[in-house]
Amino acid sequence: MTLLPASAVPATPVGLAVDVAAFAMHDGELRVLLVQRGELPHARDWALPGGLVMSGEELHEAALRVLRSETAVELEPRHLEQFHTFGEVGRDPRGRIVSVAHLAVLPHGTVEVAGEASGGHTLGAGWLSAHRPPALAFDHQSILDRALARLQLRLEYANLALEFLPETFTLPELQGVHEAILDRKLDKRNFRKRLLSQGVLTPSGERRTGVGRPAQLYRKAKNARSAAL
Amino acid sequence: MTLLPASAVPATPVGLAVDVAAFAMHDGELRVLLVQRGELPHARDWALPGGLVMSGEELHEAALRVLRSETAVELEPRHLEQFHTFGEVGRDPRGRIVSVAHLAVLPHGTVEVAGEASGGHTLGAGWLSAHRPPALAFDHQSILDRALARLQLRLEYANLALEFLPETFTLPELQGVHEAILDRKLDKRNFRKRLLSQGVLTPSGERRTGVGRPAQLYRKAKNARSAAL
DNA sequence: GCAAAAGTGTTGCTGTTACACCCATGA
DNA sequence: TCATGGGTGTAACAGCAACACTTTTGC
Repeated sequence: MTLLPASAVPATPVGLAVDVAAFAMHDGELRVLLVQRGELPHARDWALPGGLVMSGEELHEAALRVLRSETAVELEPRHLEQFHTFGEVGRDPRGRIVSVAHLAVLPHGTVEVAGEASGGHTLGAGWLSAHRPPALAFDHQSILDRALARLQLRLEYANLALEFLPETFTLPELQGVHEAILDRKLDKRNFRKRLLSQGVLTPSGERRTGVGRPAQLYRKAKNARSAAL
Repeated sequence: MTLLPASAVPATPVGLAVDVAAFAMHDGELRVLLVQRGELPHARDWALPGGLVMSGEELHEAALRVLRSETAVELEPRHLEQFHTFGEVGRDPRGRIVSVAHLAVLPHGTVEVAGEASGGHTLGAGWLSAHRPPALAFDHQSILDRALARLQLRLEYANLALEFLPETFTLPELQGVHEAILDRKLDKRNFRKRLLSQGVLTPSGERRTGVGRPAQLYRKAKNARSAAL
C-alpha cells in the first residue's frame, strides 16, 4: 500500500466494474440472465449484466443495482458472491476496465417476470441456457464458464441447490437442480442417501401429489451453511 | 456492461490496487513477506506489499512490480494467483480503494535476501510468521487469513507445496512444508502413502546425507498440475 | 390394470485414519 | 553403541459408485 501518496486517492485511469452471472431454474434447465446490448461495441450481442462501481457503493451493492437496473425487475437473490476479478488489458475495447464478477442465485419463479425489460441501453433481457448460451460479448463466455465451475463447487461445499427451489420441495426436484447444474444425470438412490445423510433436510410431513406416486416434501433444516472460502 | 457510455472510460473515483501475500519457508516455519510502513496512516505498522494498478498493466504484472519495488529484491514467484477482491467502502481511510489480493509462493532460499530493503515509503521489509503475524495495517489481517485458507486448499488440489522447495527434496522436508502450512502435525506413514500414490514425485536416485539415516531425494514428476479454479 | 414417477439395499472399491517398530548412518 | 532421523504395514471405517425391482397414485 505504500505507493499511494498519503493525501487523496489519485483517480487511476482504470475503470472498476461488476458483472453478474445470475442463475435460476426454468423448465428443468439451468438458465442465466443475459441482456441484449443496444449499442456498440457488440450491439445486439448478449452479455452479462454489468456496470461501473460508484464511489460510495459496496461491490455487492453494485451487483444488485446492476441486476435490477438492467432488467427493470426487483430481483432478490438468495445468494450473491464474488468469484473472480477479470482484468486483462484488452478485455474491453473502450479502455481499461477491471471487473469483479459475481455469482447470483435466484429462487424458483423469478424466471417468469424477466422476459422483456428495457434498461436504458439494452434491447431486452432474458433467461437463456447457461450451458449452451448464444455467443457472448467481450470475455463474458470466460466469466460464465468460471461462474458455472464455482456454482458446481458450491453444490458440494454449501448447499446452494436449495436456493433455487421454493421453501418446500421434493427430493426428485432437488435432484433435478443438481443435474441441471452439473449437466449430467445422477443416480437416484445414491443421491437420496447422500442428501438425507447430510441432515440438511427435514421432511415437512406433507406430500406433493400430481402425476405418479406422491412425493415427500422437504424443507431446509435450521442448521444449513451457506458460505465457504 | 450497458451503463458504460460508449465513448471513453470515465475515470471513476474508485482506486484499483493489488495486495500480495507472498509466502516462503524459513526455519521450518511458514513466513509471509511484510513491509513496515513509513507514513500515515498506520505508520510503523506492518502491511502486505501493495499498490495501485497502472493503466496498461495486467493485474499479475502489478503484483510482481509491487513485490519487487517494495522489497528491492528480484523475487521470482513460483506461483502467483489472484484469490479475492477486497472492496469494502471503509477499508482504507484515504478513500475508496478496491484491492485485488494475490497469493505468491517463493522458493526455498528466497528468504535469505530480503532482510533489509528500502522502497521509497517503507522502513523495511521482512519475512514474518504467517500464522502468528504482528498487528497489520488496514484490513490486511483479513486478507492474510483468506490467503492462508487458499494456500491450504491448494495443498490438496494442486501440489503447491512443491513450489516451496528446491528442485530435489526429501519426503520429510515435503511433509514439513505441509505441516507448516496447515499449522499441525501429520502422520508420517499416511503422508508418505498418500503422496507417493499420487504419482507426482519421482525418486532422483540420490540420497541426502546428514544427521541420521540418509533420505531418498525426489523431484517433481513431469505431469504435475498447478492451477484449479 | 396400466402408465408414471417415487422409493428402497447391497456389494465392492477406494481413500483415510490410527497406530509401533526396525533401519541406516555419523559421531 | 548410541543418538538421530528415515522408512515401513495393517486393520477399521467412511464415502462413493454401480446396479433393478417394488410401491403408490391418477386415469
